[in-house]
Amino acid sequence: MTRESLTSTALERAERHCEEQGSKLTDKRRQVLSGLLTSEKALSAYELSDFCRTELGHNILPMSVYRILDFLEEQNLVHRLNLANKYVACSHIACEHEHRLPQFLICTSCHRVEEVSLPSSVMSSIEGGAKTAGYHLVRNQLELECICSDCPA
Amino acid sequence: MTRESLTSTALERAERHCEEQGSKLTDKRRQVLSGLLTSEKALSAYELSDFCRTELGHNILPMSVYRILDFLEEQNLVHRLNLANKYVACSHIACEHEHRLPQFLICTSCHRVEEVSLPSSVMSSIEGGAKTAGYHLVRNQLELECICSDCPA
DNA sequence: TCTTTAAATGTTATGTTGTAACAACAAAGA
DNA sequence: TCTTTGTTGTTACAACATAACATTTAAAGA
Repeated sequence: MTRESLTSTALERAERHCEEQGSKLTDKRRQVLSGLLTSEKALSAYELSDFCRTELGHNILPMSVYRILDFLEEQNLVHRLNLANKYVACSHIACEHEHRLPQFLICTSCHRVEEVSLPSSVMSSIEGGAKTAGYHLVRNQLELECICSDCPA
Repeated sequence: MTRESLTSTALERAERHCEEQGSKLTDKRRQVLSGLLTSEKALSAYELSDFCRTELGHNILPMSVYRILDFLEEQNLVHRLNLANKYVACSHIACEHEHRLPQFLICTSCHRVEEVSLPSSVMSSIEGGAKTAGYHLVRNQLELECICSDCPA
């Protein structure tokens, strides 16, 4: 399956998903999501604005990109990586996979991102540690600084 | 033990630590570290610059604060929290505790931070997951968005 | 002690990330 | 058609961070 067809499958899926939620995947939103799907790595809002313009010919100013990313994040179509201040398309848009505690492996060199799922035992252990210290987790997302196999150590 | 004496103990400890490393805890560096120890919560470089000036009477411009924080981080005397873009004093400066995989519980409301240690089994499990995906962890630090017991949910 | 060198800090400018506030436009329903 | 609501455009600015170079201080060697 080519990357292009994966992307268009994901876009169709995203469109249906939005409709089910009673919201719309407008042209601009589709363009932003498509940019993130095409880029194959995490991008900042500004980088994504550039990418859409130079690679896809869509002119979307950063302010709009932010708003659209907020929307897409609410729809669980993209994830914001706080560690890197960048965004990635959810790797499960195009599959039936249930949404669970995502663990993001972020290559600090090339910004490639892998989204994997944690064993629930790990997360409950982390959650337990927090509870003991009097804290309550508000976001079950783990972000880890890594080097990927393509990048030199 | 009062907060003041804890802070001064930590500063003495930090000074000795730096000497052992062949570097020096200069006046400015001591002032920045002291600010972070006194503040009791995570501060950005700019906030710390303000805090040092208004609370401690030390005028240290943000640019210098950044450089000094870099130094203090190298010495493991402070930690940078990427999730919040803020810095905290290491909670183990003044004790004999060994440095292990720290897990930072960050209250997104009041920025209080608790530094706890993960069971090594949890970390090795996370590390294993990364390895399977072809990634290598470069920073064994977990940062978690929380609400602390003092803040309303 | 004097000189040289390296380290630390000061200073100015600028880059990057993110938000606030309001205007313009478009789609949907009464 | 008119109104309402949601989306996008536009401008301005706030917060976080670094680059580049000047100045000062400390240390080390002659």
